[in-house]
Amino acid sequence: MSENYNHATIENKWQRKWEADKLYQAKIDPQRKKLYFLTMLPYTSGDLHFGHWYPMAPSDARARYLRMCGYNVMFPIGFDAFGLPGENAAIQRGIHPKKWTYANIKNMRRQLRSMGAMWDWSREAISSDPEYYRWTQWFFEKLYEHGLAYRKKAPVDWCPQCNTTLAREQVWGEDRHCERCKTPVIKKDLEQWFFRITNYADELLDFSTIDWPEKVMTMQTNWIKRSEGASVIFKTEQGDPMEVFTTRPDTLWGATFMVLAPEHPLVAKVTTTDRKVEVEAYVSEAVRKTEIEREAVDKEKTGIFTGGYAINPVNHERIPIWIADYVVMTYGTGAIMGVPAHDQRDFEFARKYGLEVRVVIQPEDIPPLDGVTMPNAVPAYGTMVNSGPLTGTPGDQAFQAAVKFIEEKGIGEFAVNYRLRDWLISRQRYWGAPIPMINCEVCGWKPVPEDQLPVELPEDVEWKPTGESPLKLHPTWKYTTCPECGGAAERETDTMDTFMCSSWYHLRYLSPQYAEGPFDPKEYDYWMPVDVYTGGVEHANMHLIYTRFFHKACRDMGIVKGPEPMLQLRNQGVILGEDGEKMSKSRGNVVAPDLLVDQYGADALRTHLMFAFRWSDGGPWNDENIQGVVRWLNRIWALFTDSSTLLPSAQKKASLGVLCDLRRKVHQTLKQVSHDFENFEFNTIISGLMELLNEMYVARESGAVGTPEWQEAQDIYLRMLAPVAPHIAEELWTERLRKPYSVHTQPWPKVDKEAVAEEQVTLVIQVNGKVRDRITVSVNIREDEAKAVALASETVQRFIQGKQPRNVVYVPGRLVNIVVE
RNA sequence: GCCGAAGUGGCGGAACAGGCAGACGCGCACGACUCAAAAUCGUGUUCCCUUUGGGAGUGUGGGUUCGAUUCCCACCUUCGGCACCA
Repeated sequence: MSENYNHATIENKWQRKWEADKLYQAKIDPQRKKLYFLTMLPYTSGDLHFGHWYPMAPSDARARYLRMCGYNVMFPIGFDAFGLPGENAAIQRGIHPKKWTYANIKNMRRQLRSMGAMWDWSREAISSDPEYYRWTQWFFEKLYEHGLAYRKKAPVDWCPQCNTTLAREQVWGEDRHCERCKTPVIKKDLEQWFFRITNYADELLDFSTIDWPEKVMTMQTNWIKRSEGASVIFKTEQGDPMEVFTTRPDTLWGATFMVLAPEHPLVAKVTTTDRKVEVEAYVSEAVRKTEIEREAVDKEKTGIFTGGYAINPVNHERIPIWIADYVVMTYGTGAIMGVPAHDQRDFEFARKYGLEVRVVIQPEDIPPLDGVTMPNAVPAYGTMVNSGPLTGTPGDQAFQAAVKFIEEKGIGEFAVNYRLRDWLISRQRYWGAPIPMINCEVCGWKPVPEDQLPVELPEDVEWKPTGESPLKLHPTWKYTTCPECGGAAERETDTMDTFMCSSWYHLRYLSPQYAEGPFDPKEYDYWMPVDVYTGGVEHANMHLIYTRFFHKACRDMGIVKGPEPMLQLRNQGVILGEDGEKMSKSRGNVVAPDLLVDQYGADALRTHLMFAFRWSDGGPWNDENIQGVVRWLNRIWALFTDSSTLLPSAQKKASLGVLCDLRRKVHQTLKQVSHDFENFEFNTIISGLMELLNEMYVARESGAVGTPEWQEAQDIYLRMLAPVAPHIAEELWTERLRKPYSVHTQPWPKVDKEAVAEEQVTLVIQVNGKVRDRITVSVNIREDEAKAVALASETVQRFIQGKQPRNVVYVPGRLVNIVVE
């Protein structure tokens, strides 16, 4: 008789033993091939739910699989602990952010450990520890020394709810809301610290050395958005240069007006006295609009004439300068040339305000264009017309010819423009790594000397958000002396964007206790780069772009090596609440991990997460479906612990055929499971193991127990089970089958190709493509034999009705298709 | 508007590379065990036609092919990203 499977006892027991035996500690071993398997580190919000297991449990299974395949696998874990969400949660509860964060870490550690993953906890790193952010600050200073960090006054995005500036990447959606709190952002003119990520725009577009999902590469490419064109200098009538960027230099002769963004510095200067009042009214209205009525998506173009004129440098024509809010200051130069005949936005604007529409491009395949009557702009390339010396240039040469022309005349040049902006990292909040800079009235901004790092975050601070940096309000903290002249000076009171901390955490995992640098070079040389990286796709344009930039910048500074930090990336989907919505406390659809672990056990939850969804898709949580894997694990337990399965069956002797079928199924499953692990197809790993178990039950009934084939089946089954359900596999392996501890250090079994091969196959017999019969034949059947067998089938004869087959298609091992009529 | 991904039973999802659609599981129905229930085990479960046996069927409409969930074209829907980007 079999006893019951008690997940609580077993899981607890093995987790302790593995921990005590340091089974998962990763050590440098030059003899073995290393594999750095990284999962995006969890954020220490208090909002823990079961969705957090979803990226991790299948990743752990795959890391375990690779370890059994012979790799020396490092699978580290840590916590992203600084930042707005933690601070906001702390404020809500009236608890100090530090206290709140570290209490969360303690709880999360316990919860994560209950998963039974092979994390090497000795490598744990926490980004809010002074020993960690000491190096975050050190990296900032390196970037500063190399001119990659700079301070600039600029209009920046400000979240009025979070009371801080945000990076462009953290502003989402049509209404431009804060990525965290969803509040629409406003613009503020502030002096802030930036990283020169735009220096790396071109290199960030190169994905040739990494295996990343198409989706992420597309998102990053679109985010960076490189466009080729020309920079052309127009001049105002007063002689001020007015640079524009255009992707269509071939349409320069069609420019009939200029448009400046309302915030453009030349607006005041070009505006004539009689237009001043109206223009100022328009500008302040535009500013008001961008700040308050963000959601009013009024695509109707508005604008106003400044009274000023510019000179088109290609034909010296005098054209009016307008301002309009469809031109934005944050892209290009904030000024454009209006070519209404060939740009739809300019067209709409020109028609609305009665500006000339002049055709300068005539595509070959359409009737001659007429600026007065055309209903829309025609943006296609075509022969240049009305374009002075370039008239007649064919469409495929127009771009180059126009660039050559402006370069020769010295009025412009070929130019590349990017949508990517420099990374704004200043945050006017408390819970972050202080920016290690000192401002001296005499010497200017100076980095804190390296031996004084870290610049520690004081704990006695009024950390409630006021819009001012909390560190500024501290009575003494900011006062210091200048590292250069020794005179009185003040510290930077802003803290760093937490994405700075997470840009290099994979390096701290290498040697979290190392004090001579951010990481131990010995560890770096062995483990880096990260071989496999798993996590959510929502970071495509934030963390994943920052960390690539960070790596490339550090490479240029001689700190790290190689072109990329993470070679292979795979994204999981999202686990939703039972209502199909994103899990959140406010919706009340959060599934708590602790309760589930108590009820079902870690093995059941791990396997359920692998089985119930396509990993890359995710989906809504469902309390009922989990019964499937619970029953499966119970059936495994029953089969492996039932004493009658341990002894050769007295009554029945299995036939050779049964044993051969069993071996075949075992090795076919092994082949499939290995393939699926390689490809992150976790759901079919579980279904394959379920099928094999069903097959083993059948074999047991047929008397297979006790045979070498049965023992092999049991052995391979537990090895395959080990990565997905590590506890039950260990218990059955070590305690029941009495095999050498631990199943997790066993090698992955080898597929016996001969055992996999079928001797007989079922040929599908089709008539005109429809299945009419199935016939079991030997694998080695010849084509003419197979066709003869098919034609001999009674069912087939009935459908053919005596007609001569026009064609007989034979696909070896699969089917015969008889085509009649 | 632009770019990308995806549409398969009541549900989650299988189908390697154009060859048996619906593996595996949930749910449901019936049966066994039980005084009974739960658990467990067994059988069935795409839809339609009264059945033996047929017919239809992978978002919709076309196409290529002996054969299409799979390839091509057009369209619809859903989701994600970007968006007055010059």
